[in-house]
Amino acid sequence: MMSQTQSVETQLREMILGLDIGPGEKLTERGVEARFAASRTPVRAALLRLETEGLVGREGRGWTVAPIHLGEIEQLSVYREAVEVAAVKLTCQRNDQTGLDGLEALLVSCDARSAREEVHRAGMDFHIELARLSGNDFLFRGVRDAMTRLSRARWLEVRREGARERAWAEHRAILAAVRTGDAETAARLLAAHISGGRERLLASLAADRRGLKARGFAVVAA
Amino acid sequence: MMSQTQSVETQLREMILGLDIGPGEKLTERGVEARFAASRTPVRAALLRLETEGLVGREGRGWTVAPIHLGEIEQLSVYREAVEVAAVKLTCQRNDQTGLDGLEALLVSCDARSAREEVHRAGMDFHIELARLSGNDFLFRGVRDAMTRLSRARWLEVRREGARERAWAEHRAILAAVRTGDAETAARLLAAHISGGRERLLASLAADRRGLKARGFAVVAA
DNA sequence: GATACCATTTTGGGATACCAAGCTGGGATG
DNA sequence: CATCCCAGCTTGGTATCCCAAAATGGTATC
Repeated sequence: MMSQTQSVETQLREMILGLDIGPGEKLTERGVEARFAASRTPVRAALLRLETEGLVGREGRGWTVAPIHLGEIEQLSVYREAVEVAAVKLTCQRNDQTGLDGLEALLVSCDARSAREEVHRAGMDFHIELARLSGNDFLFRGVRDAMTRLSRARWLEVRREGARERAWAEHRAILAAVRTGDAETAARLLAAHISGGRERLLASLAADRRGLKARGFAVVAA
Repeated sequence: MMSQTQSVETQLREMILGLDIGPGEKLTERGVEARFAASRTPVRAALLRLETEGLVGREGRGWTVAPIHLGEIEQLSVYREAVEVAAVKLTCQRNDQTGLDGLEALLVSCDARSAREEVHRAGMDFHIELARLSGNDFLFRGVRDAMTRLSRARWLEVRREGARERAWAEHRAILAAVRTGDAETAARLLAAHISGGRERLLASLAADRRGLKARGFAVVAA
C-alpha cells in the first residue's frame, strides 16, 4: 500500500527530526539503501523530496543532513511570523467555531506536566492547525513546512523555568482573541509570541553551541 | 557541465511556463524521455522537482501539467501578498540603495511599448528582486516560487487598455516609498497593487474561461 | 617526518531491465 | 446491437548495472 519511496521518505524524515541522525551527518545513497532495505531509485526520490523540505542538502557531491544553522533559523522564523500572522487574520474572519474547538482540545490535551515530547508536538500542532483554519493552503503549508524545519532546533532549545507555562498561556490568549474575531489583537499577540520565542530560541542555541557540537551536531553560526 | 536532470528540468519548466505544453496535458515518463533524449532516471528526478514547484501533479497514476486552477490562483496570490509585504518592510529597513538602483534599472528597461513578453518578465522580476533585497531567503523564495506558479495565469490575463501603464506607475510609486524608507507606505501601496491585480486577474480568467478551454487548457473553477 | 603522487575504491549520475497494476480494444455472448 | 470479459499493451515503481569523477590511502621521495 505504501510505496518504498514513501516509506523511505517517512522513516528518514522521522530519524532526522528525531535526531537519530545528527545534523551535519553525511549520507550516502547506498548507505540509506542498505539501512532501509530499499533500492537506490526510491532512496533517491526520498532524498530529493527531503532536499526540498530543507532536511537534507548537498555538500559538493554527496548528501548531508542539514546542520543547525542559526542564520537560517532566524530567517525562517521571520518568514514564519509573516505567514502565520497573515493566516491568523484570515482565521479570525472565517470564525470557524468547530475548528477552534479542535484547537482548544489540543491546548487542554497537554500541559506543563506532560512529557516533553508531547509538549513539543502539541506546540507545533497548535500553530500548524491555526494556520490550517485560515483555509488558505499556501499559508498553511508555509507554516507547516517552516515548523517542520524548525522542529529540531526547538527540540534542542534549553528552556528556562516556566517557559512552557508561558507559551501555553500565550497560546490560550491568542485562541481567545481569535474566538472573539479580534484579528488585530490576535495578530499582535501571535507576532509577539513568535518573535519572543525566536529570540529565546536563538539565545539558547548560541549559548549551548558548545554542548551541541559536543554531541556531534554541526552548528553553523549566523 | 549541466546534468541531464537539470537540463530536462529546465527545458520542461520552460515549456510548461511558455504554454508549449498546455495546462492539464498528460505527461508520461517515457514520453518526456523520448522528447528530451534522456533516460528515465533524470526525467523522474525532474518531474519530482517540478511537482514540488506545483507545475506538474499526479493524477491517480500518471503525471499531468498543473491546470489553471482559479481557487489556487486566488490563495496563492493571498499568500504572495502576505510574504511580499513582509519582505518589502524588511527591504525598507535595510535601505540598500545599490540594490534599489538595480530595481530602478529594471523599471526603466521596459515600458508599455515593449514586447509583451518583456513586460511580463520584467513585471515578475520587479517583485522577485524587491523580495530578494529583504535579505531573507525564505521570503524571497516564497515570492519567487509564487510568481513562477502564477506566471502562466498572468500571461493568459486579458488586460484592459492602460493596465500596463498603471502597473508600472504603481511599481514606481512603491519603489519611491522604499527609497525613502517609508515602510508603511510601501507596504500599503504594495498590498493594494497585489490585491488589485489579483481581482483583475481572476476576473479576466473567469470571463475568458471558455476561450481558455477552447485552446485546450484545463481550467478548474474556484 | 612531511609531502607529493598514483592506484584503488567509493560515490552520485545515468541507463536499462523487470514487474505488477491499470487501461484498452476487440471479440464472444446474450 | 448492447454488454461483458479477457488478452495484450502501457505505465509508473523498483532493482541493477555501468560510468566518470572524486575521495581515499598507501608509498616513494625529499
